[in-house]
Amino acid sequence: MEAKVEDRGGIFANHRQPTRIQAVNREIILEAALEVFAIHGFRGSTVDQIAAKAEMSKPNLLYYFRRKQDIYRAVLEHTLADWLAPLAAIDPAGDPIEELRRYITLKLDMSAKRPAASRLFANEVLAGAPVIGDFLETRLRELVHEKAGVIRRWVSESRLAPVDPVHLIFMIWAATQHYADFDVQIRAVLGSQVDKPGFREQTAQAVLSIVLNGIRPRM
Amino acid sequence: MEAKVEDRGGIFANHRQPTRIQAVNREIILEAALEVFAIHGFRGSTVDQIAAKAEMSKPNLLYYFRRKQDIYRAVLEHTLADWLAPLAAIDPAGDPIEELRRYITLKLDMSAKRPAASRLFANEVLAGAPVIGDFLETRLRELVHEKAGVIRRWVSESRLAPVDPVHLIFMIWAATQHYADFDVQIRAVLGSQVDKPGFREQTAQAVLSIVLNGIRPRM
DNA sequence: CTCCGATTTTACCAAATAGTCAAGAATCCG
DNA sequence: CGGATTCTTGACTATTTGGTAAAATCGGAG
Repeated sequence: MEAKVEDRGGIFANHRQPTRIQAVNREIILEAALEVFAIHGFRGSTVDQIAAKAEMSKPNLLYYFRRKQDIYRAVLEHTLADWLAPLAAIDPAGDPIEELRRYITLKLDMSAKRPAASRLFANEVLAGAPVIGDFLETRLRELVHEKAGVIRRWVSESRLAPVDPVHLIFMIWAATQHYADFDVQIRAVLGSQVDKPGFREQTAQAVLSIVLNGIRPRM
Repeated sequence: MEAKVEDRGGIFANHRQPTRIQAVNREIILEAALEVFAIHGFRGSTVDQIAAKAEMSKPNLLYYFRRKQDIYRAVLEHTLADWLAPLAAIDPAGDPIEELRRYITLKLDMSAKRPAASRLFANEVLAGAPVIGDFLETRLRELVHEKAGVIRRWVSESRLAPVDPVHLIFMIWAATQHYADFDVQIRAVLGSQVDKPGFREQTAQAVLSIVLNGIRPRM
């Protein structure tokens, strides 16, 4: 049979090669949507806002993504892999301190370079993770347990101080994403200092120093 | 003259003693609103949702708070002081490690007992802190700088390892509030374990161990 | 150039939502 | 009790919002 499934459904969710215009406009929409959803979450954002930010009429935007939910899902998928990559990159064969130093640095870099991505996830999780809930319970869970196993081995080999690996991962997420998610608060406290050139290095240095050495004085 | 300013404006924003019914219903509304705003933020929440959760008709709810914004502001004010109290309680005359241990423990307790308050602030800050922006730039900023001064002194007295005090405060906020704000994610990773009796102690132990001692192995 | 599908726009609609109003019900106080 | 006040509700309005329909325009292959 092998029906030639020239399946209807417009340009959406089909297998046709996207035109150049489609590729460009979808990208524009996803960027605009990321900014909007990152600030107000799914329910608090409007299609009009996204259309305005994309400099596109609302019906035109809905030509590329039929429904608000479709945009939201696309933005999340578009960002999820990148966001998780640094954790996946922890090398079981590497030096524990160096691997964690690199992980923390990478996460801080991402918070600085793509804060909207972090805020998007924060909003999604705050709302109860209605869309990425499954992902969290499967792939994220597996990845965390895998890397926790690596850290646990490092501890058992006395290459790290005794520490609960999962809580360590949580703390690294918290500390690094905080700089993206609570940027407004950090700016309120630190002012323009945040935009000075050395700030990111200073932040990385502080976070690394605490996580690696703690704050208890060493004699 | 001394006009008897029996100022109009119903029961709102006036100086009259609230009736018992008013006190009770306002409290019910604030609790319901906290739950709702904590999940979806200001824009993503609806008055109907709040009314439903408060088991009250919408017009009745709006009899107590004329506008959605008024409820939101009231909830924020109602929660702000409590949320900041632990930081204010850090005692410059106390033992540094003990003071910070107590601070972290208190913040973790609040995250566990009043997660909605944490999520409410997270949503507000993610949205750009449109309501509490002023507060952040004044009272919070002052408080942080004051306590940062205390920590800085502790460091200079070698009672703490060298650490940037403001980043230390940020990290403590991040690590503790993470357990409230990202509860769904933590449950996805850890499952029912989160509800077991010892979990809070285990969390506190892990966070304290990392912040106080770091993860670098000590010989 | 010309045609045809791809893209964009104009004009809509229905549902959701914030907020109003006036009348009815409950409560308080003398 | 009885009247004044407080509280509650049903019915309503104006606006916002997600989404649709169809006509107009564009752009690229032949």
